[in-house]
Amino acid sequence: MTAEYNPKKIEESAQKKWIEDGRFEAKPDDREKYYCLSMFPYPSGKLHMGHVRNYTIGDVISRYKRMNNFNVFQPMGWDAFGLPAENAAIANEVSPKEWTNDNIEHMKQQLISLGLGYDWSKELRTCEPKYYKWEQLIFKKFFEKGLVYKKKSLVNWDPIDETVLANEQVIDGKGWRSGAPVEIKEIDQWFIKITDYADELLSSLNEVDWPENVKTMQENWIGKSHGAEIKYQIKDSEEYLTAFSTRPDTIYGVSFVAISPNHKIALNLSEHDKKIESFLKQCKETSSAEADMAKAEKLGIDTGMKVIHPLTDEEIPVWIGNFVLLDYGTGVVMGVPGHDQRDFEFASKYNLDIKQVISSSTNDELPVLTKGILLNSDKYNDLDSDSASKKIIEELSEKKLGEGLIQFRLRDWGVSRQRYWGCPIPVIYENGDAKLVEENELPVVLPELPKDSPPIPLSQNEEFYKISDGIERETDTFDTFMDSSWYYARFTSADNDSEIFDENSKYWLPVDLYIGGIEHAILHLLYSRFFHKALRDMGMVEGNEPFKKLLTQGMVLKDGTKMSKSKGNTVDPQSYIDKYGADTVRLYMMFTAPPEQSLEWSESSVEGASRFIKKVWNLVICRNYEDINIPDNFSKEELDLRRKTHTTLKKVTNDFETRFSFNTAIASIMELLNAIPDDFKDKDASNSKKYCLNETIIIILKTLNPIAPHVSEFLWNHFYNLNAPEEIESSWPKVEDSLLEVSEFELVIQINGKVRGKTTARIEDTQNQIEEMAKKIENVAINLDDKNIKKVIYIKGKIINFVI
RNA sequence: GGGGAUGUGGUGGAACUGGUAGACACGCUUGGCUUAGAACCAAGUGCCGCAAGGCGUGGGGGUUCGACUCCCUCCAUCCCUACCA
Repeated sequence: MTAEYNPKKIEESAQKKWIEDGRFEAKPDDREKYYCLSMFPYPSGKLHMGHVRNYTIGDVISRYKRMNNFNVFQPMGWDAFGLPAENAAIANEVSPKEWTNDNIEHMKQQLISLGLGYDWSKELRTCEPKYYKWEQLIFKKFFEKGLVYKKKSLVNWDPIDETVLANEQVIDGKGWRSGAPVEIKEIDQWFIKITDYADELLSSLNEVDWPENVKTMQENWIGKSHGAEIKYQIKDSEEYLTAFSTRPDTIYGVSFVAISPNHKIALNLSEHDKKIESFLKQCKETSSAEADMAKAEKLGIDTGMKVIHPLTDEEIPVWIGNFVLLDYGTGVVMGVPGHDQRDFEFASKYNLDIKQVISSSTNDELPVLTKGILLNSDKYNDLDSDSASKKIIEELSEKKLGEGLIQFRLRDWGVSRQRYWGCPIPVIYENGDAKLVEENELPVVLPELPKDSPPIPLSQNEEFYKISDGIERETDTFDTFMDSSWYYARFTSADNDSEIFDENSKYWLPVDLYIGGIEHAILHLLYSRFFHKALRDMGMVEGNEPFKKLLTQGMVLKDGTKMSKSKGNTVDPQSYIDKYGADTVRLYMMFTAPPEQSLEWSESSVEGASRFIKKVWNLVICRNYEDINIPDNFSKEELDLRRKTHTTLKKVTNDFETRFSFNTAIASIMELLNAIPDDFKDKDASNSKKYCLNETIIIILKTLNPIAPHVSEFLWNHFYNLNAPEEIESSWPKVEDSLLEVSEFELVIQINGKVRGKTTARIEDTQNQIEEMAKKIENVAINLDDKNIKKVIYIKGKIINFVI
């Protein structure tokens, strides 16, 4: 008589109990704390596979830590502002708020049905005034600290819809809705001086336990480079064009200077020159996204202007180049076609001089991109690049035509968005002067939309922005990266409406483990790190870094590409939860690939996960373990099972603890289950066999608990109620080291690195004994064939290799 | 264009520190159970070959007694590229 495994029933009752007991609600106590955070989702409607994977990883680790007596805090919330809500509002005629909140309610139920152990008492939603009130306060404090300023900056402008478009809304240079060619427009926007922290953002990467690739990506993004600012006097003028270069050693190779199409000189020239005017118009049609710009054909136009080379006094032509960014450096670059790929292509196209000023160690073909020895460089000839750079900077400094400079690739963070569904920027303009809204008047609440209205930007909502004559509110909203840059800290005091961070924050911060998609490796993580440092400097949080350890999980793919609606290759996790239960979906997710790697969705493997759970169910459900005594001694077969049980436990513990390698942990639990001999499962098996099986079942259920918590807890309570009072999640089992010792091993015998035989040997055998034994193996003897043995390599406990 | 990854059977993956390549699972084949099917159980399953044996971790080269692992080079795919989140 075996009861049928019914995941729906088991899971619903377990989830209900967990919530009733408040099992995952965390309070500071004297245990070691563990703040485990998974990146909160954008409430797009329903969970996708990436969420399921991310949150299962976090939950497995949280449950494992809880079993190891950590005080675990695992909260969840919603990154609730953003573009899709506005799109949905237009498409479905619901307000962004309604749409967002409906989605949250649905997705929250999905998270609960996955058995994720969140502390829902700390749930937060970024679109609620009680959250963004504090964000507005932080912005005010940033402003007071001098970290905020306004400047003109470029946006994609849709001339038909008269709106600013996000890069993803620009398709082949056209607005996605209107189809009109997008224009690049310059408007006044709010910026945050993240560059003030550039150096520290770089150096304190040493303090965190993050994957090396993420650290490298951040390093390269911040991009600290040593170089020089070099001033080129404009001919017949007192003015200069200042260019930054990391290669001042190539200064004798400069054959043109290129300025950005948005540089004020270019704009001035276009007023009197039709050709330049039409060129600038053409430039405005290229999307401002970096990837698009890089792919776009490099175009330029000669301004006819000349500048004076600071060392040779030669006249150099000034061009306008569509590849020069105004926002980066000075908006001016010096063109060295002999030693820069892009400049080389540009010069070849427009027949500009290409001079070699650095020797090449390998071949003479230009451009030579490596450093080397200078030539054609007057008195600097024969110096190496580095010392030449130094001396050239000295000369430029003396002439007051340049200076050595450290430059960052990182640019200040533009936080203004001209949209409705976002956090209002708390600024009031009095006759054009910007003033921050007083603290006691926060929050500036996002106005409700008029009934049946599409989401109109705040700039079209006079009721919102007009306070009185000459006094108006700011109508930009914040970039949603602002919302997600500090939520990790707010979780720790999410239920406190009188303080942004409180005593609990001190206890829980920093986040011990942060888990999320690799796609956030740069922007989100960099902004959050910046926020933490700025908040620290304002005395609001402690420590230098928000996230101690980082786990970046790979994408869930189908047919080799990211699941997406546009490709029509999405798989809805809900149907699998409904069909197989949450435990199976969790087990599948953890078994199919290691967390950092991308996971290829496979329908039939889900079936396999379900089968394994049923096997465990069938093993445990029909057992009756009354009256088992501790045996005095064990047979060899019994000891073998006990050894297998404890080596498995050791491996699983190691996989959880040091590698987050859940797929191999699960594989070894499966192996253990397969290793139980049939006669141990007999109803009338001996007491000692039952004892060993008992031990194995305990370890299987315990180690499975973080991954498949519902079924393991159910079976535990069923199986264990007679034997002990312990709750399954109360402790992680201990390895009995004495059971692990082995005296024999399988010796592999190689000849010239090829396997020619295997035999059983004892660990304590000497190399000589091993050699003699190996030579007697038939296939080894045939292959050795009296040949001269040049060398013998013996790796203890593993392998012996004869070199002939 | 720049930056970061990945590449192993029919499939997902394992091999953690340079030491038996393919654990575990899916699929498939055969057999058992069944009126039949599903489910379940047992055995087999990298490729070529009747076999002996040979080949084999994206391609090419190198270091080593020994390379999925280290080095060089090429190719393919994926992610990020500052207004998707």
